[in-house]
Amino acid sequence: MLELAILGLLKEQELHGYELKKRLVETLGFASGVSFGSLYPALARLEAAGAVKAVESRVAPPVPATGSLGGELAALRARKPVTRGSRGKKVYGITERGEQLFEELLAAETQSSDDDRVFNLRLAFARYLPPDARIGMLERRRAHLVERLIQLRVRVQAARDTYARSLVEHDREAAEHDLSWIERLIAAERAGRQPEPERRSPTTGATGAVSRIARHGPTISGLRPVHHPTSPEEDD
Amino acid sequence: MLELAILGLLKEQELHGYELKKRLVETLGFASGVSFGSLYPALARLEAAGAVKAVESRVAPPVPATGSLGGELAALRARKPVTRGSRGKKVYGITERGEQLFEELLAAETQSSDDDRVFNLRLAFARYLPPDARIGMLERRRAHLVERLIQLRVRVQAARDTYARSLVEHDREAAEHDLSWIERLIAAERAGRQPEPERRSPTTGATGAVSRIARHGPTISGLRPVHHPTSPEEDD
DNA sequence: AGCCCGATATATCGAGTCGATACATCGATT
DNA sequence: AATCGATGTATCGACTCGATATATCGGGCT
Repeated sequence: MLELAILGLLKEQELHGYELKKRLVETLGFASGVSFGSLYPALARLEAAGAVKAVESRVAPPVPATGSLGGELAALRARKPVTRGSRGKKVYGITERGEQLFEELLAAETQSSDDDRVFNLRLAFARYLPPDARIGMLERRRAHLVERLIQLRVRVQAARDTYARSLVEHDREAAEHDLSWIERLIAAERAGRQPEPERRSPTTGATGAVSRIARHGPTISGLRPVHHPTSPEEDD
Repeated sequence: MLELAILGLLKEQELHGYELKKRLVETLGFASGVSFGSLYPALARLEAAGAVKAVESRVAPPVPATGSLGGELAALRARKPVTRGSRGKKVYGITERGEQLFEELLAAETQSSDDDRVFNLRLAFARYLPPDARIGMLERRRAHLVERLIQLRVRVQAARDTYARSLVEHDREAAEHDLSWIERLIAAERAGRQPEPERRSPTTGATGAVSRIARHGPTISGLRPVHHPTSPEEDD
């Protein structure tokens, strides 16, 4: 899951850990943005597997200005061992093996606990999938949502407490919304192409022509952002 | 988080681990229902802390059939859907200390990663909170959602890929839905009482009179069910 | 009768994640 | 020049997950 996200981001551009973390929050929708305690070990695993490699970034060689005076001092300070502390960002790039691993992870049909997060992540990288795989993924998601909706319906009946009922009903509504969204995506995929810029359906929440199963759609999203007002800084 | 859920369930009824797990999925909305690898250690921690204690529930009392009127034949034919294998179950009950701990956990103002799940959990137990604490909780949630919506707005702008954009816009819509829901809960709480049985707003998704901030609400739910068609069995 | 199967039930293990923290450097403000 | 906050890499302890081990019960099968 984290591996897939990392590889997907590195596919587009070489990045170092800190920047990677920011992108996980900003461009993918990682809630509360993955901790360093997960990210760095994950990068280490990927590196050990040969999926990514550290591209010597040689942070701003010996000072941009005056190649002489300032540079010498800077060089002295900067030669610290790369093992601990010391600056010198480790910029990672994806390898041939990494591209391969990405394909595998993207196409896999997991059914883990955080299904929602994984689905959203895959959808974010859907452009790398062949059209039929895309539809397969969406259909599986749809089936999952239908299943979930059925369970939510049961829970709505069972809820005795006022708050619990309100909560479950809200979840059910969110689920219906999710399902109709997925069905719109599937329809768009089967038809020509482009899912259309998300227009409100003409009537209301009825999903219109999609299928009456849309009347019961469970689930929610899974990926969501958290604050983090970082400026899109250039590295170095 | 798990502790809060366990204590909340044990407050209502004594339960053993296996049953507890089922309830976490069925009555609280625990997605993919907490693994035993989390549940049993959590119970052990709570027991060590004196918050719960095992109530020895000796093996099933001898013969359920004879005790009741004309039940012998009926019991034989009826496959006994109740009274399942009563092995050496450890039935847990909440203690005085546990009630205390429950109050603390419920009232705490965390800000962890899985904010959504924790909020939903707390809301499910909102009946145990005094009215003002309830409103405080809802207001904090609202603030959180507003913040998130702002971030989602930014992300919608930044999304270049078709799929990514569709995903973010869907998240934004779900967030708006969430926010208007919370605002309805707050309004209901401030007014007399009872949040009203979740009626569709008159127009569409406009949220109506709540507040124009509702036009941007991020997030999703967090708690959701997974299948699991278990029968509501009685214990011993 | 015997025997295996699936549900019930408790428990542990390895791997992965989180939140906190340590350590270090850079760029601003003061 | 000194402090402060952002940037940056890395590790630690506590916790969770998914898989697995173990055991008992109720029934179905031949």
